[in-house]
Order: sequence, then structure tokens, then C-alpha cells
Amino acid sequence: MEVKLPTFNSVFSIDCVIFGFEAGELKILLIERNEEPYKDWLALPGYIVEQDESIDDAAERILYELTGLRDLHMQQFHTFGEVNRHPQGRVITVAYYALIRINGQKDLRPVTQYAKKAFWHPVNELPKLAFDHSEIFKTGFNKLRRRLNYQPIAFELLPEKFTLTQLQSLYEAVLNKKLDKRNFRKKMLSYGFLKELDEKQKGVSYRAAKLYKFDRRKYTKIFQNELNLENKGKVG
Amino acid sequence: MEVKLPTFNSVFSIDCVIFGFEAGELKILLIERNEEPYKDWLALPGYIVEQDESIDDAAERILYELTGLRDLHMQQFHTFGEVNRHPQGRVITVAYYALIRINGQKDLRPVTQYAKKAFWHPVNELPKLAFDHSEIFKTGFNKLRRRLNYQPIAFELLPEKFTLTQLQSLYEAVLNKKLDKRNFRKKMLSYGFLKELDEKQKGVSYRAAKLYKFDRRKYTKIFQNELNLENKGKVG
DNA sequence: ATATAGTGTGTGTAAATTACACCATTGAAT
DNA sequence: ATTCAATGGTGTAATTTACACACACTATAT
Repeated sequence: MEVKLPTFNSVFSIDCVIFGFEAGELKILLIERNEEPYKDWLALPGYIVEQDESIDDAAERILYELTGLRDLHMQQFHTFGEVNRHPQGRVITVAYYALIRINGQKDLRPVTQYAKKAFWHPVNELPKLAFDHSEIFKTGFNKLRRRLNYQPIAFELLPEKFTLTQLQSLYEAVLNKKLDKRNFRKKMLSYGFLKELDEKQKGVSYRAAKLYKFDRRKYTKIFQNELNLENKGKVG
Repeated sequence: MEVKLPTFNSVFSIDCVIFGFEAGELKILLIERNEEPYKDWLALPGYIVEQDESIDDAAERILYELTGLRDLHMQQFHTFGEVNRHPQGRVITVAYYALIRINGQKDLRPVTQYAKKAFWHPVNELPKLAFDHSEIFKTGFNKLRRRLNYQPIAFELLPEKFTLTQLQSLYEAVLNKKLDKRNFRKKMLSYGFLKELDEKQKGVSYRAAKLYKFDRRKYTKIFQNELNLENKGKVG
């Protein structure tokens, strides 16, 4: 059945690439669309920017409306402006990404009818996505990789208390390569912004590892005068 | 005298931060505006995107119309979408940057009446710019700095034949810090994509340095299989 | 209760990279 | 001819990175 669609001109939209980390796997948030075009397809959460909101505000609103997630720290990473990227007309989209702890989150519940549901999907073996969203995801993943090297973003994906092995496996999942355990530990600990706790891991059937947490105050104290973390912030 | 201006909604524009290198100094391209708002102010070259052109195409066209420069390899780096960044209405602008050899270029000649003239200005001690262009410049400069570390962009700023000292002083100008001469040479040469020429510098009143050129074929050959140049591509 | 297999924790050393300081060469000025 | 100013060009010590194995803990089988 062919559906007749309206066309429109000069529209800004936002698309979101939201990363989470769960069970040693890196995942992103997808929605199932409930609207033409690409009805029933999987897609990144995304929608149109209003006249009276900044694009940053729009990104937060849209993510909330499509997935129920709020208060993420989202950052734009690229703008996609091919003429025919949207079948209904000229839509330029600004892509944002954010990181989140999956465990701490409740259900994902779209609050508009534009999405049927929202769910996490491993970044490996993603299905085809609506529009040019596969390309948007790929670009976002590359940016994430780069940023991991100079910003303390990993801690936004992990639970508050984590082991060094968990931290390392996150780095490995994002960078898609094995890292050296000794050096990773040495380097991470040498920064001084990881706080060693008295607790140990529980419920594991092997030697329990020490738990750590990220001390943001120390982090900003250490790096407040440094413009450039290229040497200090790099792991791997 | 107050000028009455039209207002408009939902407009995309492009702004360009074009870097050049001349006499050991890093410079950017500015225009003097010939149109309200901000008539007579200095600004980045920028204008509105048409309906039927991709933003990448628009960037090239707009730069050409305002400065006469063509065929630069421009890359977007950030999109600015505050509601009130433009006094006449909602304008979201995608900022692009590019690099160019100043020497090789002829006169700068705007081909529309929107700019009175276009000229190079050192990045140090920039005057106040129209709109939020000072912020756009600053963001672009930071991106340039980062990209210098993992892409061979320096060679786009230098003449075809250059000395290692020139290359180093460009890195120093962009990164705004002194680098170690020995390591810089060792590292640059170790990559293997610099071709040593039989020629030497001419017209200098001191010991003439060897000339080199960038061998892009070797570069792509060397790095074709590497996703990630973090270790190899880093200088400094 | 004891032995054993399995898995993750946690550490030392050699190789490679980076930081640093000096002498050499040339042309211009006197 | 001598000195000065400017840049070219190289060796060594300090730091960072790469790499492999012994030990601790748990679960399971006997």
C-alpha cells in the first residue's frame, strides 16, 4: 500500500546516539518507528526542532519524548545535510550522543505516539536502520572512540562502584582492541582520580576484585589548569 | 540611524573558518560585511544554504562567493543553534573549516555584494567579530589543534616543498607550544611519507635546509589499514 | 573433607619512545 | 678577517609502553 505523505522544506531535526554498557557489551538505544516514512523500521531516536528552542534543548526534549530518558548530558557530534536524506523534503539533522548507565535505568517508555517502543541493542550486529541512521551511528561511534581518549566519559557508562577489570573491558569494547592489563591499571591509578574503596565485588565465583569509584572533584582539581589532556588523558 | 530589517524563520547558514599559514604565522580569512545586520563589521565568511544543495556543497559555494576561493577541502566541525544567535530570526549555522596555502593564492575577491572585501588576519589578536563568530572561530581553532594530531593536514598549509623547520614551526603555531626539534624530525621522518628532495632552500642568509615534500600516495599506503592513527599520527 | 579445574587478580623487566642541550655551518655586518 | 646571529643537525638520560606468569578464590566432583 502506498501512503501519500506531505512534503516540507527547511526543517531541522535531531537524532540521538545513546550509548550504554551492560554485561560487558556496548549498546545503543533504538526505537521502533510508528510513523511514515519508515514506519515499523528501527531507527535512532530523533525528531524535529521547534522554533523557540535551542538545538541543545531540543535534543533533550526529543530524547525524552521518544524514550522516556531524561537529564543525560548530550553533545552534538555531526550535522547531516544531504539534500535527499529524508524522503519527505529537506531535513537537516544534528546528531547528538550521550552515555548512560543502563542498570540504573527503569523501563524505556516513549511518551509520544511516534515510537512504538525503545530498547537497547548491542552495537555489534546492528540491523539496517531508517533514513541514513546507520551512517549517523557509525560516525557517532567513531567520535565516542576519540573522545574516550581525552575525557573521563567512561565513568558515565559504568555503575558507581566498579572494578578495574570492568573499566578496562569498557575501554576495550569502545576501542575494539585489547589493552594491556598492567599498564592500564598503572596508568588509571596514576591519575589519582580513582578512589579505592574498602569493599570488594560480591557474588562472583572467583577471587573478588576491589571496587573503585570515580572522584570527579579530584579529577577537575587535577585537570583544571590543563587545556589539553592529550598526554595525561590517554589510555591504551 | 535605525535600519528596519526583515525577519525570517528556520534558516540554515554556513560559516567558514579558513586557516592559512604565512611568514611563520597562522591566519584566518575574514570579510568586511556590506549588509545589515552588522554592516561594516568583520566576520567569518558565511551565508545562507539553498534548498537544493547539500550543506557541503553550500559551504563551497558560499566561500567562493564571499572570497573568490575555490576547491578547498572543507570539513564541518560544529553546528551553532542558539535561538537568538542571529538578530533577524532563527538561523542555525553549520561551521566549516579548511586549510590553504596562502602563498599560492591570488587576490581575494568577493563575487557578491555581501562582502566589501576579504583578507587574511593573524589568529592572535583577532578583533571582535559579528554575530557569535568569535566563538565559532575559537571552537574551530580547537578542532584544528586536535585534528593536527591524527591527520596529515599540515601539508595543506605549507608550500609543496618545505623544510622540516617550517613544518615544525607550523605545528608549533597551531599547537601553541614549542616542540623538541630532534624528536620532531625523528618522528616525522620515521613515518616514511616525507620525500627528501635533492634541492635545498634558496635565498636565505644562513645555512640552507633540505627541502621535503609530502608523499600522499605513501601516506595512504601506510595508513590504509589503520582505523586509528592515535599512536602513529601523533606529533608533539 | 579434600582435590582439582577454572577464572580473574595482581605484579616486574626489557624494549621503545620522548625530553633535553650542545656543537656545526653559513651569511651578514663590521 | 673576525664576530655575530640564525638555523641545521645529532647523543644520552628519563619516561612510557609492551609483555607473561604466579597466586588467590570459588565451585564442583569425588
